[in-house]
Amino acid sequence: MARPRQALLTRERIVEAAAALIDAEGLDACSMRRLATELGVQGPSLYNHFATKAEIVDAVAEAVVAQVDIAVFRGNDWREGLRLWAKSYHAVLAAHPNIVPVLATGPGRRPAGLAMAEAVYGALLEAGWSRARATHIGALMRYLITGSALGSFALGFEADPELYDRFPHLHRAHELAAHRDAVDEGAFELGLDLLIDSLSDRYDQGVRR
Amino acid sequence: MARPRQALLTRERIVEAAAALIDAEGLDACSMRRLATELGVQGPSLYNHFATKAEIVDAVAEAVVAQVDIAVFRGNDWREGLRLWAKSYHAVLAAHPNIVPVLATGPGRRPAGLAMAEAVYGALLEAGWSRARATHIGALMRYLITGSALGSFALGFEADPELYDRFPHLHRAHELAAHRDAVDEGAFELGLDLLIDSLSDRYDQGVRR
DNA sequence: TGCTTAAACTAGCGGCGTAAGTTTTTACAC
DNA sequence: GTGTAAAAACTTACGCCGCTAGTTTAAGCA
Repeated sequence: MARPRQALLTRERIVEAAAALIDAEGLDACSMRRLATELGVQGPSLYNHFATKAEIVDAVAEAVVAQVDIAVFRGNDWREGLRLWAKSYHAVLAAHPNIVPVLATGPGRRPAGLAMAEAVYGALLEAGWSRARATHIGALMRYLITGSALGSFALGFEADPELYDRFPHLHRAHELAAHRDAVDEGAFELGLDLLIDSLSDRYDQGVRR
Repeated sequence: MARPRQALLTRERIVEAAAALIDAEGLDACSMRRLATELGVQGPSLYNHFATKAEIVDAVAEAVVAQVDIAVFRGNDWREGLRLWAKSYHAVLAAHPNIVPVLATGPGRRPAGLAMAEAVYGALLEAGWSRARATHIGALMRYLITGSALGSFALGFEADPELYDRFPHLHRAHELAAHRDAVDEGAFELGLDLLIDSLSDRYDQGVRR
């Protein structure tokens, strides 16, 4: 087959397929050859539409971030805006956990990521926070949101119950595997409450930098 | 060369070399062949000492986590223990940033990781926090520490200043690249203060679950 | 002394990202 | 209309990767 009458691939179709593959089978499963197979095409054909694999994965991350609701900053107090944004972000990541490692290592330089940073940063500046603090608060929220989405805490407590005999407090902790989602969910909720409440206190006391 | 009179490799030497290689050139540079070369040996020889590459990387992560000071929980108030532990953990990760992605996706099942979890969890339980809350607080601290260590916030703001014209608040934010370490440092410090202060408030009010 | 095991080796498999060059089709300029 | 350039698929192949299998030789022990 040479060039077909109707193009088999578009950037959109590639990103959609990559997102579906990553969601279904994880980042590792998303190789160029495998992705191409999924699209009924040979591996290198993808390079007619993207320069590198990283660009494809970036585009998937971008599409995920674009789903986060940043309109919540308009018409809401900064506290409420921050809370609603965080919950939306959290929900989006929960729906696409396999892409989280990509997001956790940087917001990327792409429109949706920048638009989100802009929205958060702008809302905090408008509320009266200093540039430095606005930056810190934004970063902090990211740590909380991506951290809990990585499912990091309980991930390790799955096997080898014997090992826990040496760690009395953790003795029952291996049960965590059963509700690790609940742990990350609880930690996220607690973190959100603690951070926003204490920021709110500082703000009300006039400490905004 | 067959079996040498004096063994060329030990698990210790391999882990040391892997840690050095990861510190110096990053995770990607640490391939089995490259690591073997670094040790003056052929690639597959490593499999006489480790079953998989993942085991080697795990061992490096383990060695890093083992450097965190968990003795701070003994003889200190839970607040102070938590703060000192977090700072120690933070400092260790800052010294070995390239291994952080491995740590961020799970504490692992290895002794140092478990010992650390045990120390944090135990200290919080002893202070009177409920099992659930102790778990949440531990997870939360991890999000903050690993998140700031991933250098995630400012990582993307490096190139293409023109792009920022569309995002007024971020217009000057591309300067962030210059002090991104300072951003992550500031966010970490702020997060630590906010979390511990607000937990302390709740604790003093008798809200411990 | 002989046997088992340990620790190096070489060779090679299948997979990876990607580069290079080929073929055919489409789209457009003259 | 026709010629040309670009686009979009293809095939082939390079140099990595993690890892397996089988070989060789030395070490350690009965």
